[in-house]
Amino acid sequence: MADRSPTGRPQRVSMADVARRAGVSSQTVSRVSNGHPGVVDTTREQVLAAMRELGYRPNSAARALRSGRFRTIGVILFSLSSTGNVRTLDAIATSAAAEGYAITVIPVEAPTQDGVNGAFTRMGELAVDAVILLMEVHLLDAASILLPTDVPVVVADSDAGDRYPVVDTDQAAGSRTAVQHLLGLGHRTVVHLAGPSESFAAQRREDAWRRTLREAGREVPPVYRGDWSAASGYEVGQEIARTDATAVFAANDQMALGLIRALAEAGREVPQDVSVVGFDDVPDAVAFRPPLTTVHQDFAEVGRRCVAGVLRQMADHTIPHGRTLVATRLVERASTAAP
Amino acid sequence: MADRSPTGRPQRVSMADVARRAGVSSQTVSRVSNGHPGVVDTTREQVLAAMRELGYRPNSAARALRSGRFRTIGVILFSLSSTGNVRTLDAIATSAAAEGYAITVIPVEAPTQDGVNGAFTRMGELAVDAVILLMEVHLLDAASILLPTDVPVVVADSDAGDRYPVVDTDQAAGSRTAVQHLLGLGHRTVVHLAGPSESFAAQRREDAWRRTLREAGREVPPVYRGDWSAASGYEVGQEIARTDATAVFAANDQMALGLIRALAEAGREVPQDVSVVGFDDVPDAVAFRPPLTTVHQDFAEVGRRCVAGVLRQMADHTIPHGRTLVATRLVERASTAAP
DNA sequence: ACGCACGATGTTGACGTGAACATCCCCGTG
DNA sequence: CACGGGGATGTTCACGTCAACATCGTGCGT
Repeated sequence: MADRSPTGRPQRVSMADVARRAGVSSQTVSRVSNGHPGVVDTTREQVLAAMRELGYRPNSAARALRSGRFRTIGVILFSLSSTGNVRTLDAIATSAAAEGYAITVIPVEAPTQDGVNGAFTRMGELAVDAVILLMEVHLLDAASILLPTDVPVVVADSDAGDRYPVVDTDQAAGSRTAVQHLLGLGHRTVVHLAGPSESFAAQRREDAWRRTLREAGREVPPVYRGDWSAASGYEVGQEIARTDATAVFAANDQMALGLIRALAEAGREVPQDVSVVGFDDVPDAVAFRPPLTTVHQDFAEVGRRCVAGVLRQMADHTIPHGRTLVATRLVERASTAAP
Repeated sequence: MADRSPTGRPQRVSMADVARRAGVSSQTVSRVSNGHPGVVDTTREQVLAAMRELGYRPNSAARALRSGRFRTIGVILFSLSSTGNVRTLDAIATSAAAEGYAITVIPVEAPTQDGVNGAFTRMGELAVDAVILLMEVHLLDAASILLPTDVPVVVADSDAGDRYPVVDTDQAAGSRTAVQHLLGLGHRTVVHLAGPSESFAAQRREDAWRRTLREAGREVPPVYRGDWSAASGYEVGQEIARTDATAVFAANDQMALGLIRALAEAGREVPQDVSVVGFDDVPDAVAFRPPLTTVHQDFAEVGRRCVAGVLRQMADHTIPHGRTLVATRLVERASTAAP
């Protein structure tokens, strides 16, 4: 049985308590607490000792009230079930922690107008100094009227027009590399297994695929479309397996996983009969059967730049515009070969 | 170009501003803001109008300072790269949002003592009313001295002794079901591809596997061990492929993925030659080749109970002890068959 | 030896909110 | 018609911190 304060509500130790114990004024405690200079070593020691004895922890509410800063960044996102979002979030949290900022996560349950509005309303009441948005453009558009106007914003993985700065993976360059890799192996053309049409990332990948084929003077086959999930990749893959496609560029690794299974079940082996390239480079991609050739996204860099973006806005009180693109690179494994 | 306040630092609207505009006292604004009764409709309307015109948003720092509550729950976890953690976090965030609580994520960079201490120190200064821990037991043990004593804590997915209440998936029952399923199909015994030995979940799954075999009077083969990753599953799977094992229980789905590839490459097809059961039921499991039979974890329920647990502690000022187990269920797909 | 300057510490007040208490006014009742 | 009661609204104050200013004392220069 734990021996904790049995009274239930423990009243917190304040600066005044520490000051009394140490025999100094609370201002001196404040100075010690914030590492200000101008406190004699012996005094500082007394104060630190009193803090330790009393278990003093600064009250962040009072601090925030006084300073107007919470040292917290809010992240609004649709769901934590998408790999990309999670990895970006992870990177954001790590970068923010390095800067002494905490991350508050606001999940938007449903990708509906109401859901987004709800999240923004909650965010408005929230204790955050800045907001990072991980979501699709059209919902942002409709909801942006509710974005608090006095809070820096950075948008990741979407298109904010010129309203907010955007940090994004270079979807176009990544897709181009993937398609060119397949063409370079000798494939006549490349089929695309696209993501959902509401997704901005999916659109950009699809556009780049089409443009690359056109520029190479190749035939542009009809688009197949999934919803990012491996299950949808499998389903759509069954259709693709019935065509004479020899190379497929899947808009993400999960769909590539489902696609490969569909192809295998139809007797078309990867990469002997069909080459497949994915996008994301999820950690498991190396363990797929066969190990997946895919476009690696640098989520850590995206996260770093998002955090740097809002911090800069906080420091400058300016609103930078424009798009920051983070480079990708093709990771060649065993799912591609000459036709 | 956005037309936002060009002065840089925008001074926020306070209750006093709204009160002046509406021609009432700030206390009346407070009452309207908090939905208190005893405000006449016409007055309420005036206040709401003034709030709208001025774009008033309550200052959460002042609110928190006054009320002593942040309406925020902190979640400490090692990394967002583990599927289980992320899904639990997602569930926690959703449940918390439903209760009007926000989630602050504190990632612990390295699973070292310093890393953990850093997180706790930061957490101590953080604006949270409660803490949910998603981490392994031994690190918690070493670090717990730094846990603020006046904050409710719930531990998920670990073992807190009797110090804190624990919410966990019923690892033992899930593993037992998996092993029994394989034995029921006629396999003589079951090989276990365990998780890392530091992991509490991995230990429990391994223990249950061993106990189930013993109880059934079967031979207990040596344990193979991975680190949760698909890559490690592949590596260890190559060893397993050289044995005469006919049934493998993998401690998670990702390792099962790697294992299946290793078996296939060694010419041993799943499920014809070897049956494989996973643990987690990740969304992709249905798209594995073959679709994976696995133990489904109810992360949503774990998240709900974690949140309910800390909220109850906040309400009661009591520290409940003991372990809450969340049931699992076996999802039979195509990776298991009679030997 | 005197005074001044500067370094160490103390005092005061304000940040925005909301509980507790005070006041005011209207209406009903004796 | 006076008075009491109760509902609506206003006033005061404290929450914990920290910046700005005030004060105190010591040491150094002349």
